[in-house]
Order: sequence, then C-alpha cells, then structure tokens
Amino acid sequence: MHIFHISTSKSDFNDKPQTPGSPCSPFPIIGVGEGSNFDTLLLKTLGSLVAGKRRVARNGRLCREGDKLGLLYVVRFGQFKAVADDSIGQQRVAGFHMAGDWMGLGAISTGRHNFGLIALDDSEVHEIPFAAAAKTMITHPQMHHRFLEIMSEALCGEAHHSMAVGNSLDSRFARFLVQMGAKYSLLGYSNISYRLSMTRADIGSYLGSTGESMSRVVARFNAEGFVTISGRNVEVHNWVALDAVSRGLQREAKQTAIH
Amino acid sequence: MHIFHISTSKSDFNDKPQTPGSPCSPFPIIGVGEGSNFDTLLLKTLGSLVAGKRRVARNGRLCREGDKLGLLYVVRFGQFKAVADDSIGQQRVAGFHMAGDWMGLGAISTGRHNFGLIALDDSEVHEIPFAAAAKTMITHPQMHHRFLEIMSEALCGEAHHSMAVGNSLDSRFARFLVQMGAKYSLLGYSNISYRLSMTRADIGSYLGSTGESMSRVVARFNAEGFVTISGRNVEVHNWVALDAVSRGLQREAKQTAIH
DNA sequence: CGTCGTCTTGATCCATATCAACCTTAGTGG
DNA sequence: CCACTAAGGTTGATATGGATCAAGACGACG
Repeated sequence: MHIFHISTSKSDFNDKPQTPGSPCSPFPIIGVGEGSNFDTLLLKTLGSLVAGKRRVARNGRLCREGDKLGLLYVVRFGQFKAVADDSIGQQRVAGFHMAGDWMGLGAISTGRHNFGLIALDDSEVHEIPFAAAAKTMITHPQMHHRFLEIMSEALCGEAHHSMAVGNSLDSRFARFLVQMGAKYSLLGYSNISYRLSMTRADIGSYLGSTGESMSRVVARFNAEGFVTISGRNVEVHNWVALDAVSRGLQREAKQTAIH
Repeated sequence: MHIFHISTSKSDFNDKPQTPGSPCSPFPIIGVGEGSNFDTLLLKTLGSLVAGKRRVARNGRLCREGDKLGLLYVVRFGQFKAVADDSIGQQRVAGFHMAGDWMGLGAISTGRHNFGLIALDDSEVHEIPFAAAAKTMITHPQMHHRFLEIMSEALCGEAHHSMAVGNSLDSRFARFLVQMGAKYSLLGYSNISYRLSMTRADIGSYLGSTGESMSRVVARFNAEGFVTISGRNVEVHNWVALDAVSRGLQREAKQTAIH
C-alpha cells in the first residue's frame, strides 16, 4: 500500500510534495519546510499549540463529518478533500486543502466537524487542540489577530466559491485551475505547471458537476489551446485567457487565445 | 421616498420588522429588541465596542465592494443584500442578512470589504470598529470565543450555500425557504408564514439563476401544494415535503405532499 | 388613476446530466 | 518483467432543466 517512513527529519517535507511535471518554471521552487511562507509566522508563535503531527496515507480519513470538535488541523504536506454526505449516500466534495491550509474551522461554532477529511496523497497535518489554542490566543495578540485573518480568509474563499453557482462549467473549471495555480504559487511551486491530486469526479463534485462533464471541459480547453491538461498534469499556456474564461468573458477569452 | 424618524427610543425596534402576513402563528412572537436572542450576550459585553448606529433607507448602500475595512456591522433591524460586481457590470447577490447578522467579516483578511451592502428595507446597523474590537476581545475571553463562533457560523453558512452548486433549482429554492424560515424563527417570528424582502431577481441571483426561473419554481411549488407563495408572502404548509425537496429527494417529497 | 418596477407566462435553444460503452493507466501478483 | 485487473478517464447518444428573449399582467406608490 502507501507506506511511508515515519522519520521526522526535515527531508521528509522536501521530498514529499509535487515535483512539477515540466522543467524550467519561471518561479522559484523553494522548499516547503519550516522556512517557506505557509504561515511560518503563525507556526512559530503557535509552536506550543501544536499538540502533535499525524500522518494519513492516501485515501485515509483524518476525521468524519459529525466528529466532535477537539482538534483543528493544519496541512503540513499532502492534500485533502473535505466531503459532506449529501442527503442519502451521495458524497459531495466541499473543498480541497493543501499545505498551510487550516481544516476544521467550521466546527468551532457547531462543536462538530461539518465535513469529513480524506487524504488525496500521503499527507501530514499538525493537530491543534482548539480549546487550548483559543486560550493561548488571548495572551498572544498577534496570534489572535492572525487567527481572525485565517478565518476571514476561509470565509472569503467559501464566499468566492459559492459565487460560482450559475456560472458556466467552463468558467468554474477555469477558476478552479487559476486557484490551484495560485495555491501552488504561494507554496513556491510553479503555477503554470502542476499536478492535480484529485480525480475528475472529485473536481466535478466540487464544482457541482460530474466526472464526465469535467472530461469534456478538459478536452475543450485543450482544443482551445490556452492550457494543456493530460491526465492530472496541468500546464497553463495563456494565463490571461484562462482568467478571462474564469470570469465568464468567453468571447474575449477566445480572442486572446487565438491571438 | 422612504423617510423614517430618527428617534432612538426602543419602540423603534419593535415597530419596524416583519409583521407576519397571516395571523395565528404557533410560534411566540417576541419582540426583537434588547431582550431577544440576537446576540444579546455579545451585544451586552460588546456594548462599548459599538461606536454608533447607522440607518439606511431601503435601497440605500451601507458600503461598497472594495471599501477599506474600518467597521464591521451588525444588523439591528431590516435586511440587507450583499452584492458583488461580477466581471463587467453584472451584479451578483452573495447573501442576505437580517437582524443579528454580522456583515463585513470577509474584510478582516483582505482589509477591504468584498461585498457591497444594500438595504432591502429601511434598516439600522450597529457600527463596530474592527481594530478596537480586536483589542477589546483580548481582554474579554468570553467575547473572544463568541466572536470566533460567529466567524465560524458565517463560514458554515457559506460552505453550506456553496454546496448548493449543482443541485436542482427546486432544491436550492426549497433550501432558501427553509433557511429563511429558520432565521425568522430565531428572531422570534413565524417560520411558516413570513414575507420576503427581496425581489425574484435577487433570489435568482443569489441562487445562481434568474428572476424568470424563480417565478416558475414558485408556480411549481404552489401547484405541488406544500407551500403557498403569493407575491412576497410565503406560507409553508408541509415542512417535511419542503425539507425533502431541499435535500433533492424530489420523489419522496411528492409522496409526502400528496399524503 | 396612471406609471414604473416587479412578476408571470410563453417559445425557443443550449449546456450539461445521464446512461452506456470503451479506452488508458497504474498498481498487483505471477 | 510482463500480464492482469480495477479504477479512472474519455467519448458518444439522448433527454431535459433552465437561460434567454419577448410580451403581457399585476400591484404599489405617488
């Protein structure tokens, strides 16, 4: 299966994440270890809050929908999908999380996790006991403020996503690609050449569509030429066009693409 | 236009909000003044934080998208819609807010309001300077915790809404009705008989659809009989059926409705 | 009582869900 | 190392929910 060693040496964090499929990215590939910008500041101040690390193998569950809130999680490496059990049986993907992302914030109000968390890759998270964290924040104003920002960011992200309702699938998928690029970029990876960790069906579910439809969108985008998606490898050739499509300006997008 | 007097006597808050269209609700109609549960606790502790009140007449703007964050708002009475200027010109409704709801939380991370706020009724809000509030929270652990809950609630709400992508319009509208009922119920009003403050087009925009389509859904729902919607007056007859439709269990919903 | 905004209804067309078959790839065991 | 297998991905055919455009009815407010 997916066995990975348990050493806690730093090399662990450097060998794990995405190795861009194509060479020569214009972006600096900095290591995503202690030094990079996934909330280094917070993690430093928060060091004492991290009760432990936890590894989850691919397809493993970190928590279930309805679990009592005890821990918040910060992704250290790997990726997760948040899933909700829609009505009966049907499972919907609510979001994707990668290094630096906080998970479980929705549970603060309800006391229970509102989404299950499933690893898309072999992953590791920091476990942060919420109760203790809340207390500590009071004595660390900086941390307190940063945490509010984190929650606000999450809120914006969700609001942003929910604005996608009603846009065309092309638009939603383009936006998805842009966001993934942005996230990778933040982590120091290329945003024009990256590898997705989730299935077409997962993306479809996240975007309120289906795996089949995603497949077709991918084909369409490839044909348009502003992007090359082969399997899970994504290469963005025309960022402007992609962004235009994501905004629903299809007409202009094509003009830009044809150039 | 919509002129309303500026007195700050308590009676102001009791005469303003919705008077249920139909009589004899099974729910207690408690006044939505200081005594009801729109965060009385917080407002009491937060009293010092409230820098002021501000009235906004119907169709008036409280703030614009992009405005620098200075104030957070808590609705005191009336209702607002949050709007985003999608790409060029097109205006999308991101959410609706009524008494007790916090607005502007998304601005904490970006420093700028991400939505414009427009009053749907003559309304009043509490103005809360964020910087000061953040400071005060540190000295009031209870308030701090409550504020985290509020942000988490907002997060859950958005996440919930974004899960609607891909569901049928019937399902989304049913959910909308359920949520509106729940909100009114929280404020002490009937959740089975209430009046909407927004246009069909607003609802359509919020749900990723159009005014015309909303009109058709309304007609369909009325025909099914589990609800009677006439203009902006809503009456829910079969809560179970409505809930079922909101979950996408249309088949069962109809069975329940036919009884 | 007239006017404007809102709501409803009709006709048409397109995007995308759905069902179904097939292909590809990566992981497995011989 | 190669063949097997199952999960994931692609592609096709068809059906339909909603968008869109257009016209008319209603209702609230001045």
